[in-house]
Amino acid sequence: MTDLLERLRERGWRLTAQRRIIAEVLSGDHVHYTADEVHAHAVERLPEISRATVYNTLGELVSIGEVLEVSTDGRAKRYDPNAHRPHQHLICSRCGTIRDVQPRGNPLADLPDDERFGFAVSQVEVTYRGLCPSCRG
Amino acid sequence: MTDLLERLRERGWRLTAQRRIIAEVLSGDHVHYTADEVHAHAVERLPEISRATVYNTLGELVSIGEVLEVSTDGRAKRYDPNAHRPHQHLICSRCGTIRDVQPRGNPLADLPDDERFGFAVSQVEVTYRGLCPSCRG
DNA sequence: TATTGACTTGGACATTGTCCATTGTAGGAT
DNA sequence: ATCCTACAATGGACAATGTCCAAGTCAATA
Ligand SMILES: [Mn+2]
Ligand SMILES: [Mn+2]
Ligand SMILES: [Zn+2]
Ligand SMILES: [Zn+2]
Repeated sequence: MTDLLERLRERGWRLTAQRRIIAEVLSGDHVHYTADEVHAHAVERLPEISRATVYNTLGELVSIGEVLEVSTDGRAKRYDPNAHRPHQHLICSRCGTIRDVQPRGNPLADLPDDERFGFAVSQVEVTYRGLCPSCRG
Repeated sequence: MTDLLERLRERGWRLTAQRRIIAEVLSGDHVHYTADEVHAHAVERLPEISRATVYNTLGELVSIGEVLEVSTDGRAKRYDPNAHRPHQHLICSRCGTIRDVQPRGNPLADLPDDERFGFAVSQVEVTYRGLCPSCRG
């Protein structure tokens, strides 16, 4: 995304070849790569890019809110470029495919006060699971 | 819990000292230990119990549905003995405390058909996050 | 109390992620 | 156009979590 690179420049980031490639790998809809998947794709266009740079850059993108970190399965974390439109995830239990989805209503509102244990609840993540069209055969 | 051990015996499990201790560590409400935390508690009562046995036993308990595996943060998985009453989780963003909670309604029903992408959706996990009473000071 | 197949053990190995000393370079200054 | 330098990239050691296996041990049955 050129707009992502533009926002990074405005934040004072140096636009290195590595950062351009990582931004490019992260563009598109329903993209939820692990760090090593991002690295594998990046290496195709910039063979000498290191794992450390991919981890560093993803961590920085997460910390400024341009990318979301998604922990779906206790395995590797996944990185989600769709950080500006709140959404939830639908995951195939068999092949692992992940889709962005938009449930109706506000999930936060479904937790009654007497179930909040005095917490100041500010955020909610919803993960739907099931079989995708190709996996139910 | 004695009833857990009873159910395991009915399934033909050998009731070893290791399994008794692990079942004991996993008893109580709002218990969500990592495998290594289970091991640390178990070692207090049975110093020679091995990590491998704890991992094996937890994995078996999960596969028969007596314990739930919860991936809260992309770090270590947590093991939840409250497997017979469906519930969701409320987690403190600061100290990590986890409480079992019961949202109202059926979260599955909030995903419209046109947001299901042809999936056969069968399960939903909801994680609420916020600050617990001691952490908002 | 002897038998035996299920269980446990320790340690090697795998995956995912972090850290750091060194080397390289983007972008402003001249 | 070239130089400077603070910021970024690199490779490899290390850490945390989890898996696997060959060998030894023991719970339950008879
Ligand atoms: Mn997403
Ligand atoms: Mn729970
Ligand atoms: Zn699938
Ligand atoms: Zn707290």
